[in-house]
Amino acid sequence: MTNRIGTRADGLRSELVRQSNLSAILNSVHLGGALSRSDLVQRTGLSRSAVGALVGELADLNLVVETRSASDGNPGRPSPNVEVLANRNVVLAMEVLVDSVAVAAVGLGGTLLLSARSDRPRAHLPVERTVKDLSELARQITARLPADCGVFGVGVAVAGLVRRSDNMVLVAPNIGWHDVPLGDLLSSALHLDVPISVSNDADLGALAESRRGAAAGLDDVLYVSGEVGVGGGVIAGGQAMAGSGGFAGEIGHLPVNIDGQLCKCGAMGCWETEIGEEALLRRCGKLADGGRAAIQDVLGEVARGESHALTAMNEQGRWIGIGLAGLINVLDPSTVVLGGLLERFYPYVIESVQAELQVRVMPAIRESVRVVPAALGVDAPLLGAAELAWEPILKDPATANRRRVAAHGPKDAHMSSA
Amino acid sequence: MTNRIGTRADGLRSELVRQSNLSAILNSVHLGGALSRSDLVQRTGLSRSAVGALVGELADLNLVVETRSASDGNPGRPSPNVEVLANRNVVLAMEVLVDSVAVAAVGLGGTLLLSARSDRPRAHLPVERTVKDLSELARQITARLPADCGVFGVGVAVAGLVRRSDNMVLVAPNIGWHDVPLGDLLSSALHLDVPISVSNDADLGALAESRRGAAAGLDDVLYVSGEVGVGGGVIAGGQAMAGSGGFAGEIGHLPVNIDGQLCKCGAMGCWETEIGEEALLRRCGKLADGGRAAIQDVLGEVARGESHALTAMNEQGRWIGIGLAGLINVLDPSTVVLGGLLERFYPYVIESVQAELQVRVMPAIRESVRVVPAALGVDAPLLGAAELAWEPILKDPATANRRRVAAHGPKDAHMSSA
DNA sequence: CCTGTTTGTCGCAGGCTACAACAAACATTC
DNA sequence: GAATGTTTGTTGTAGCCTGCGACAAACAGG
Repeated sequence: MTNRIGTRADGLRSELVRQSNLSAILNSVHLGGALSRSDLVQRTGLSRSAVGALVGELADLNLVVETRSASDGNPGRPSPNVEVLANRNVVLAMEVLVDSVAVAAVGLGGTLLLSARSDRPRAHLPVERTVKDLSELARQITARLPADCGVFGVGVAVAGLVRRSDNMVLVAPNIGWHDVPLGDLLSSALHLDVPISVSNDADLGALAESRRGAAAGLDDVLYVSGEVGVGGGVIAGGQAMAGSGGFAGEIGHLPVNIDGQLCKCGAMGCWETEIGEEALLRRCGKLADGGRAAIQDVLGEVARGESHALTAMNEQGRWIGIGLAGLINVLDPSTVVLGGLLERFYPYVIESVQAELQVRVMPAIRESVRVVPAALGVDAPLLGAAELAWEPILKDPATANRRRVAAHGPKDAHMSSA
Repeated sequence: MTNRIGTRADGLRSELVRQSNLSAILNSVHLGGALSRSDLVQRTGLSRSAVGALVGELADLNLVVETRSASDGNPGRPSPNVEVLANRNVVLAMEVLVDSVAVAAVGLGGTLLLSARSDRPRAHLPVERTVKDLSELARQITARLPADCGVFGVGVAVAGLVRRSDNMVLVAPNIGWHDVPLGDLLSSALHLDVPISVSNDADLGALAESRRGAAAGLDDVLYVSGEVGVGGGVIAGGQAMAGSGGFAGEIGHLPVNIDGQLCKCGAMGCWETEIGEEALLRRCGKLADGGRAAIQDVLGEVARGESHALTAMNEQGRWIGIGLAGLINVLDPSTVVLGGLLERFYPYVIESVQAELQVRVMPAIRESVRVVPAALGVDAPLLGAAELAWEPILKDPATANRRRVAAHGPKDAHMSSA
């Protein structure tokens, strides 16, 4: 995967230089929006001639266009803007949550073009049902895409433990899945000849927030997603931390209170049992399985400043802080992004969270870490799934034409190529 | 640093291809020992002609030699072995522990050529004293190096929080340091015109164990060093995890028992207060500040199977397991390496550690993780410090001649070059 | 309309590796 | 012990990629 030292130190060829430079430029416009060619020269350190040739190749691949920039008042020949062709290049992003599924078409550049969500009961439904729902939503979405639009891949965010190598959902306790080959099932159902990548929703939320959200451009980020369960994603040194099996980031099962509640995982006092949805509702005197309606109630009570709710928030914040302190000491992130429920309750808990961090985080680390609410809201996992699906193209843009398939499926005629 | 996406996507030039390939080959022989040229062709995927030219350049730089291999019984023209010139290329590795300091000369390839250790009281001594001790040991070591031996750098392992950017030891509680510019002080004292890199001892132990020790060649490793304090190092995806400030891996301050003992860091119930040296001694009925002698006593009691000691070991193991479970859930390492005291007591605690992991680690992760004792013993931080010092050469071998200085200091004549 | 500035384009040169052909050094076999 | 087959180092050529310099194009300002 990475350029491992020792075991298999892959040699570089000069073709790889071009691939890498194409990738650098496409990445820049994918993440940084419209940039002028001279901006690209500065960013990459490449020569004007090289950038010109590379941008030309990306334009030939129909990935970007060059547009005349409005004269900005500076002297000199104006440099054309290089923009991604978001409307002609999309990936499908999917999300499987406990109580809803969603599908979106995300354009190159990260713009969410179309999306559809479908609520469903919290009962443990069979996978086949989920796959059917996702396929139906995907059909609706692709039908509305323009005819000259190409699809490059599918990314799926699931609230569960996913083995990336074969897109297996090993366990998704809150959905009720166990060893589900979600990737293969979707592949059969979708009739789209593009790669499918399945990953953990918190990992993808972390990816999205670190690229386009509250931690945009930062290299060391911890994303904590508090939903029914508590998940997390780690960006370390600019790279998503995967772990040996792709399971890294299961921060919900950090032991923080060994005399505490029994967790669904079988252990006692996992962080999730103290800061998850059920714990929150219990602290506020609600039924633990009250679901979204109960959460709305609590939000109202807190907003009205009802004292029992505020007390519960302090206790909630304290436990958030305890777990967070440990994670910060271990990971030393520059930014911690709180997503999901934790984002919605952020204003009411942040004070007690910070108080706990003040005591428990090592001084040197404490000074440099920020704790912020998520910026992308419910879209974070979808946008992260899209980033995942874009990865092969961003890494090797020259293969774009081989990887592109028509949005309306193979039954239509072949794409009208450039 | 890394090839960051977006903000500054550095362009590659073709010279970088050669640098990278030189690096790949030098890394291979540095980590893999003597390899034949045809082995290198296979490993790197480069052509025979390219490997020949690259090895030739490394030989011209006096970094490696080609030796005739003993005929191995295979038909065909024999391929010469490529070996590092360990005796002519060294770095100095230094270690500052609570009760001793050490200096070693480590050859390219990781062979510990010479070393010297000097015990010292556990009292909080001033930095100047430590720097003086290290310089004296370094003088002794370099004096014994061969005349044609070049020194490339100095790596220092310190049991404390280190800011890598300026080699400042921000805090080393067990040594009694606070904001100490150790790198600069050593630089002045050593009279060696080579770069000095200071880092955390546990991080360096992790580096060493993941390259040459119990986790050799593995990409996702957690190293736990239990000494007076408890430190840790994380290798994620083959890269040492640094964190935003270089402080990642402070696993000793994971909150595991919020009703527990007060920690030196000011918080309550840090992991260190449950599994550190003091906790171990306390559990065994010894004085918490008994030091190494008391530890020896305990080891004896445990080896003789005294029941109170075995009970203490079970409790110790339980707490080790609790903290480890959380870290494994977060990091998903393929291997956990227990070093320092944890290695010495490994046989007596591993059973209760495993029992705790069985309950607290998520099933999918549990199946793939191994917990093993360290293989490099007390040398791990020194070898890691050497790896750190080698990094610039390994990354860009062509600069070797510029970076090499004579071992006997600038007062001697210039090195007799090749 | 002219000048200064910034930027795209084109041709040439420099670096690097792959490929093919040849030579060298081994084991095997008769 | 000579011939054969196999593996590997070496050499020269070709292809790919980027940097550099010169020139042209497109802007603002006076």
